[in-house]
Amino acid sequence: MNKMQTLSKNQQIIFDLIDKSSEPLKAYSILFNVQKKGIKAPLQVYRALDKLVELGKIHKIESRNAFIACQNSSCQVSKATAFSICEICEKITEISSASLSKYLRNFKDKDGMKYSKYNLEFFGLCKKCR
Amino acid sequence: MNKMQTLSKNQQIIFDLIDKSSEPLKAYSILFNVQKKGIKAPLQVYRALDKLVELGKIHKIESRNAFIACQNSSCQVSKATAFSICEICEKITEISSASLSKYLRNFKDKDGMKYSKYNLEFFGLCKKCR
DNA sequence: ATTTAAATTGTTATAATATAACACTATGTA
DNA sequence: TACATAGTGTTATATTATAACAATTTAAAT
Repeated sequence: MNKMQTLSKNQQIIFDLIDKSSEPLKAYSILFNVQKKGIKAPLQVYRALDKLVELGKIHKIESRNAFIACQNSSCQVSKATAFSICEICEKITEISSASLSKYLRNFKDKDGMKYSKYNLEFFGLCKKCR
Repeated sequence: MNKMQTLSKNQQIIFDLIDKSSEPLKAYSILFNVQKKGIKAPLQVYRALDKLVELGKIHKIESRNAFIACQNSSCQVSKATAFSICEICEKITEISSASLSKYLRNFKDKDGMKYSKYNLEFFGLCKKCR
């Protein structure tokens, strides 16, 4: 269904780094890690990040200014995201819950308005840290 | 019930500014606006902001790096927030929905974990901008 | 194949957001 | 009074992000 999107060189380098990372990465940490691949300036990183977010390949964890690869194999263009964040170890997990996304998609505010785009960040302690 | 919290001088100055503002304010905009009151350095602003957030008097809109006074008169210490954000005019409104907060408080992730703390930001177009 | 538009890249400089470290002062309470 | 805690003031610096401009690559359409 979804058209295959070919990533550009920088986009691919940066996506690969984020995708293989076990934790969300920050922009300047990404920059540091891809300098050996010829990406030298912050803007090169931010441009790739912007595009990857737009494509739904990665998500930005707003409260942490960090980026994580999309865990929903199906979501090429995801504008409706939910995460759990451990306040001790900073482990971050994308939540894929059909009922949650259904509830939020159908939620109406007091003006009767619905929203197809949202970002939800839950905070607590992960299994290990409890 | 809730113990009255007396704000310090800087906290009160900064809270008053945010509270009377019709839109979320950014830290350096706040700094600029309180310089005539003797608050000269970013750190003075950020310290007051941190405390006000901790007290639930204001909330941070993470996707905008901006601060808004709490609209829920009752919520002295609110760690469970929801906002709607207009992507055109940037109008931001705090959502107070008992059913939404109930749903999210009771939401269990796939490990069965519940979260009393969360931040939800809905994006769309406000009435005027539609 | 050649043209053209759109996307991407490279680069320098700078803007905007946020915290570290240290010294000092005020406030509440034992 | 003295003690602990919270708040203040200050300088410096760290971190996150974008502006502006020129060049190159890519895709697609003649």
